[in-house]
Amino acid sequence: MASLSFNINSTDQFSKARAGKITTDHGEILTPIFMPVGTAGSVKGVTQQQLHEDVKAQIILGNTYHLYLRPGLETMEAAGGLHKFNGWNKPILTDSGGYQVFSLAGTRKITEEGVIFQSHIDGSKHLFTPESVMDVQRVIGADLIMAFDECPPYPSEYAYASKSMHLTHRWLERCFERFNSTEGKYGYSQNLLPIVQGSTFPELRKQSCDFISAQNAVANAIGGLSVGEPEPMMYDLTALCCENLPYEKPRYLMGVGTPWNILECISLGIDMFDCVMPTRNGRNAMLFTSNGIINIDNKKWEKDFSPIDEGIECHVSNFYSKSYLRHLFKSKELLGLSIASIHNLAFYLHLVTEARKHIIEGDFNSWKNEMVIRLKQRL
RNA sequence: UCCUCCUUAGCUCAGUUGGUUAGAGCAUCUGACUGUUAAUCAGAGGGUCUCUGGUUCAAGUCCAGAAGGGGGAG
Repeated sequence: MASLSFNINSTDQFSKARAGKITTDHGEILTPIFMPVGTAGSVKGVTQQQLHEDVKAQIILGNTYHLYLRPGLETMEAAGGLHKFNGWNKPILTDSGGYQVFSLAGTRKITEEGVIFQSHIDGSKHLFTPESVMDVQRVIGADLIMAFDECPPYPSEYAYASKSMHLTHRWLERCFERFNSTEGKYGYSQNLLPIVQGSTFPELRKQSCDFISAQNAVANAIGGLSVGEPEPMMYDLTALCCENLPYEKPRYLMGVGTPWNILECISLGIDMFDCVMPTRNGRNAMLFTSNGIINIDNKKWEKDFSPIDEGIECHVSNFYSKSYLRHLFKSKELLGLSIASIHNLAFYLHLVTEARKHIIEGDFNSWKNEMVIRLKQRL
């Protein structure tokens, strides 16, 4: 039982990109990494075997709020934690429910103590506090757990953003206090990651980075971005956060993003990403491929019998044709959702693996600049 | 042969006592989606109202006939 460690293997000389390795009790993670989102304990439409063999995922996410509501802590604890429950034996990260403070804005109330949520399932009221969220994440048993934060919307007024950031900071101290006074339930170590906030205001972001850095956590996260702000603004704020967070600790940019977002942010010094985009957009007919973006619903693919994407090593992407996948979507066949999700995730993992390779080989930046243009193309 | 009912978008159908630019669902096409309340949401295109005449200021709507179809009788 050892806490998370991080080694930087190589850095890019023309950008802030780095290639590293995170070690956890459930195995190693090569960075930069993309982490598929499995909110309710399942990466929607994808089996664990497919995650291993086709997607080549190294770590997946779960969500505290969703798992707390269903199946609930009793079942989770009886199962022996999320790894045992869903059969994923590699690292897991759970988000704290902080994002639900943002996305469920209509059905929650924020106080100093915490957040009162109304369940989106049955309307019942629940109180989440920094302490309770630590306890819940102890029961779920993820290797990496997130601090309970408030993710303010875009745009936010300076006054609100500042108040919200300070609240998140006070909550963070309470998170660490509870985390440090409790232990993992299942015999391996858990690691708490603090989250930088501060909305779109550089001075707040800087303050938040300083506060978060002082916690001396094993890894640090950046939250509150990719909530609707323009891309250049997101890049500027990410760059600023990277500069003000410890060099020798993994940096996790929460909720990002498009393939080009990920490449750009790797070049700014980000090591970890997660996003629902490959799965959600995949289910909605959008495919990310090595040559650009495909809307598989479009008629132009009706008789295109070429593979979905030959540019990546993924059985599903190489085996099924665009024409067939379009047919599945048009027919509302469940297999289509699954194929699109697996392909998109495999593509995202391929992308970060390539990025790592190019960082090590020393030509990351020029490769990245070419790829960003190519990946945005609409096919 | 006779009686009766029907014919409106690609499909299934609304359409008031005749009254602006004939609507819906599905389908088609096109977007959106960034720590999942999302197999979701939004928009667009698409009509010689079966045809021919008539009545009327005005007909998808009323009248006559024709064509095609459903049902019934002989």
